[in-house]
Amino acid sequence: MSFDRMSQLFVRTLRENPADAEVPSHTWLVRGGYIRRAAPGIYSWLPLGLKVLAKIEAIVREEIEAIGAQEVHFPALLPREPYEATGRWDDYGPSLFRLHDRKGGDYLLAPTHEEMFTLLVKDLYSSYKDLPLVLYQVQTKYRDEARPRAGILRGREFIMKDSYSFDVDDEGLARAYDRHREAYIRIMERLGLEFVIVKAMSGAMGGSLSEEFLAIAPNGEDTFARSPGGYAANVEAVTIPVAQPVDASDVPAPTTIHTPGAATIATLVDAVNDVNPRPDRPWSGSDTLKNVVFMVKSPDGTRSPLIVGLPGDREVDGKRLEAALFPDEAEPFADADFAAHPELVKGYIGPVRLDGKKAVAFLGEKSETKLRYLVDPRVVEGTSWVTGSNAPDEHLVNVVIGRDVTPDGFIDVAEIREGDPAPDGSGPLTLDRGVEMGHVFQLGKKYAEALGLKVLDRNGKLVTVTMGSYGFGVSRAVAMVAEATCDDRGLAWPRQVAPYDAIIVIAGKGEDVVAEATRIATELDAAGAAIVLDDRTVSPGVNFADAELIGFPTSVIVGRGLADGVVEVRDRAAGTSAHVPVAEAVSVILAAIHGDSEELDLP
RNA sequence: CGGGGCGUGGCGUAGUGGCUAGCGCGCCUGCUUUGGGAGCAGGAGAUCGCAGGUUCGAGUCCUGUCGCCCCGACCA
Repeated sequence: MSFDRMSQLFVRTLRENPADAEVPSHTWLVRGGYIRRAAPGIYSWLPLGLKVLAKIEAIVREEIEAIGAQEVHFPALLPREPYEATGRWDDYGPSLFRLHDRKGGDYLLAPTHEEMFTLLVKDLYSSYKDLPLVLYQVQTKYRDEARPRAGILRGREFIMKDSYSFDVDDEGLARAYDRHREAYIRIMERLGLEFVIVKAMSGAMGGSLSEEFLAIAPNGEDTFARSPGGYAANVEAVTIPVAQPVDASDVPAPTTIHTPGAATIATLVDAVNDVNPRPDRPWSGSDTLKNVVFMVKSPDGTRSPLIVGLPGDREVDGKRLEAALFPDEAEPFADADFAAHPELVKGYIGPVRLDGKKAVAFLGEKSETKLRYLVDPRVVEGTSWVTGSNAPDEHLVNVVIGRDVTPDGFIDVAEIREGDPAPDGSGPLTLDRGVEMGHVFQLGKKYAEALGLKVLDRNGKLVTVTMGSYGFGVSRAVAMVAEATCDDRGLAWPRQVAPYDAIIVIAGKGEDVVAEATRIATELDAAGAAIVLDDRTVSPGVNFADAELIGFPTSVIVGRGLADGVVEVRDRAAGTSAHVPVAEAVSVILAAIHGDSEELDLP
């Protein structure tokens, strides 16, 4: 082994920001010569990038093997059949890269490998005595994302560590799940990422308990909610408890108010304050019941309208709606849909119609329209609302849930807002953004059942194996660590993932400078450090700027200080610098590399 | 898929229908320079995304098309 020379290293740093890079990690990884774009969402790894990737992989492997997982490796190119058996050939939809071989057979580039792991274990194991078992791989995954973005943070090709646990019973699964959870905590800590573990939705994966490891980052795509009392959940997974029923015995019967042109909540509030003011306080958006119509499409293609009733000051959160309806999908109620349902008057939809003085349930159970009507958990029995009357330019006041109308049930899809109470009573929620680094699932028996993975238990009876699935985004971690540590001069890798431990800069042309720098590099290399010697004959500014851009944790500048018998040692992350006697240089640098010393002192 | 924007040497960009498409960075040659992205001189490198149209004349205007980027609905 020997140190590398900057003049020979396959790196070209860019002086300007690439035009297509938006997030800092993308900008710096491209400018620093770590990655190059090959196609949208698909990147090539250059030597520096590969080194960081390998370091992160090593950390992930260590921690996952520490909980007893054994590594295997499946093809990325797989036949259709196993995915057909579990229904995912269809469920994955357009996100799946599909291709054909020369005989016309269907293949796919695997987005994840539950099926293959399940089949492998089925192939080889058949007794409870063989379990528990945990297998994993580090593999390239393919997902034809609707919109790849942010460079390597969200690509269409990415590297994931995925592991799978196999157990005979729920206790075993819970144990495997907890151990993965602990391993992921250690991985996140070793990567130096600030993170939060949030409750998540299971989505297309199926299964029950599921948590996400989110690296906290303003550029993150996931929004999560947390409370001072320790509650944390992805916004899709926040569940608002159904409120207690309210006594409505003194609420008068519904009456019509004239509200021409008040087809929005804002105009409705103005109108009702004008026409029918409250004695105690002005009406507000939260007094109104907004009814939003969607066209719900089920997997078998049937479409039916769904009306969601929620307080007028809330919007329906698309992500939460998607999660709540899965596997059905919601589409906006188009003009053509309104035309097909003339009973729904756009802007004036409500659960009740007034027939003379008599309130008639219009939506929900025992309604006239037979349209499905689900309401927000805040819209409980006894609450009284201002809402649409199903006639143009008219609304109703004093519509009471349970008295005038009985909805078909609850649906919890209203937006979560900063300051909303946490569902578990642990305080007001705050919203932050994060990047999903890992996801742990208790899959249960979905895959084992679909693929027939059973073992004999101690009584000689066949039991279906229960599984867990645990993903960690390895290539994403490269970007996330870069994102979390970079500054306005470039990357600043933490030592445990840096491509090199140190760069030795030859800042001068004297023979003694070259000789001394080479000696230091040689000795550090001999001591096991990964070193690059910057032997390029360029202006020192270029050396320094590149060292900072590429993000070597430690730079050693050998140059004019040599006349005084010192070299300069810089710490990239801390931004500190110290002059060190030449004779002590190697030991001081080794101490810095191995973390035995605190930050280097400024001279 | 909806909305917005952009396609001009390797990268970043300028370019009022009018002469030979300009600049910075990078690259090559020579000399000088060496502690914060050097200086001088010379040089290579572009059918202006593609196709069609309008025009005496198109990088510039029109139509189509392809691609990319950004914002929203999906996910490690």
